[in-house]
Amino acid sequence: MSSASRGDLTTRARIRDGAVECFAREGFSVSVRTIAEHAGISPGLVIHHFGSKARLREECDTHVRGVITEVKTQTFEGASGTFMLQQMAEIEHYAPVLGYVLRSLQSGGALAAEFFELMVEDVERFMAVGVEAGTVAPSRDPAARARYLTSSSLGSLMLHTTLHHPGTEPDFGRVMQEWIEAYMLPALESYTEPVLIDRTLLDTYIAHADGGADAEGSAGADAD
Amino acid sequence: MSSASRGDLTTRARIRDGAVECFAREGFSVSVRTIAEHAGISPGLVIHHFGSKARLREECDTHVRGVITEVKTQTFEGASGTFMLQQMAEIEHYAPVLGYVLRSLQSGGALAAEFFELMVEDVERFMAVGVEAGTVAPSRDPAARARYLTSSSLGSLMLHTTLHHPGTEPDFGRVMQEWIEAYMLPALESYTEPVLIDRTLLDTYIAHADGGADAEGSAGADAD
DNA sequence: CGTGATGCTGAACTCATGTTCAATACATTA
DNA sequence: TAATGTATTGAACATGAGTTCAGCATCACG
Repeated sequence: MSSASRGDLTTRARIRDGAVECFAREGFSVSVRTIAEHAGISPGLVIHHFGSKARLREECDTHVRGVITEVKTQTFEGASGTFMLQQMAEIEHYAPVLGYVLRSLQSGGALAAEFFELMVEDVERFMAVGVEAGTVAPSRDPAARARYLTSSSLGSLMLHTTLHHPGTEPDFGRVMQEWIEAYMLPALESYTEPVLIDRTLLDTYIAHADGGADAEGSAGADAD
Repeated sequence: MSSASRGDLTTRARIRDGAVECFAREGFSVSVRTIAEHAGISPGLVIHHFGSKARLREECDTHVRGVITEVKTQTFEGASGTFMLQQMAEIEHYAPVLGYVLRSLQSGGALAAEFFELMVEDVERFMAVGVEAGTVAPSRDPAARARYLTSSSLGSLMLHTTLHHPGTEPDFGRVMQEWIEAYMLPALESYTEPVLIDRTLLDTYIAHADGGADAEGSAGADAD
């Protein structure tokens, strides 16, 4: 917050911040009038400053993008993505940004894809550290595993949000809390003690994939 | 016309089926005019038959609900939910229904919650069979594990859909194919060979949960 | 044949939305 | 002080949405 100078806290920025909040709370179909009312101004002024609702949306995207990278650099570099999410949810100030990202993830779009890739990178790095330390098992395809883990947890969080808090603004801190409470134990259990005792499925798939699939897998990491 | 000329294949049903298709392809914000055009009729007739767009939507929900239960009873009872999804995606005829369910899952609502619960039940039963057969490890909380597995895979599928096929109609067969190709290996690997070698996380969480699970969950906000 | 009921249309109505625009208030400066 | 440019408003416009309605067509039934 302190990094953004007071020169940025102009009306434009106030509208932008309010818009991020509205988008997070009511989704991207929120009306310009609602955004204007939330900022205590007239609808016309929103257009006067941003040209159109679409451009306002773009500006919100870039602003959220900036906040994310800022938080990422502030946070200890080795922290996992989910930890980052948790931390952000706990700090009330970041709730609109987190909500905005969640909405983006639901709607698709450039920001969503970027955010996903960012998290994948984080997870992959985090897992690599774990492998190095001996606490995490190496994978046949670390990149694919990172994507899988990211997609699973993020998708599960999204699903939990839409199913249990439809429509209006969800308290994302509470959503995260509920989500953790519901899934932390089975997740840890599944990741610690193998769910599948029988190796047949895995071996069969590997054999099948070796036969007629791409040989793109970077098997260079840890051939154990 | 084919079989049910007087039975179900009336104009009402034709509109309903077309609406399911439109909802699946363009989302629930698709216009009544589009639905009417898709059925080759006038917009007014849609309202004449269903009263309002909301009631048409409800009727689509119940119809999809019916198709799902029908497929579920037809399919071998022990089949897993994901297998059911795969099977449905492969049969072109069910593509609109699957798309409709996906859209519901993205938007939230009653049908989405019901469908999720249905899949959870299936997964739990399927896992129980596996445990009985000795191919699946037992869980401390089978119900929670079933919810977790369902939420992860379904959420991941949703996320993959929104990220890689935004907006217009995705070919759900292809989406499933891509999704399987991207995540099957790491998923099987993670479920067969434990990701976490170190048991500390699991044991710590269990101890922590046993101690103060009922008291507001994690107290991480204050003590860090 | 006539009568009514139902299926169906096309235009019009209502409403919310994004956007435009002329007019006004304000602030800065010559 | 006068001027000029920016911030801001309130009303109006255009559009697309869901819905209504009066009327035409079609068909069963007496």
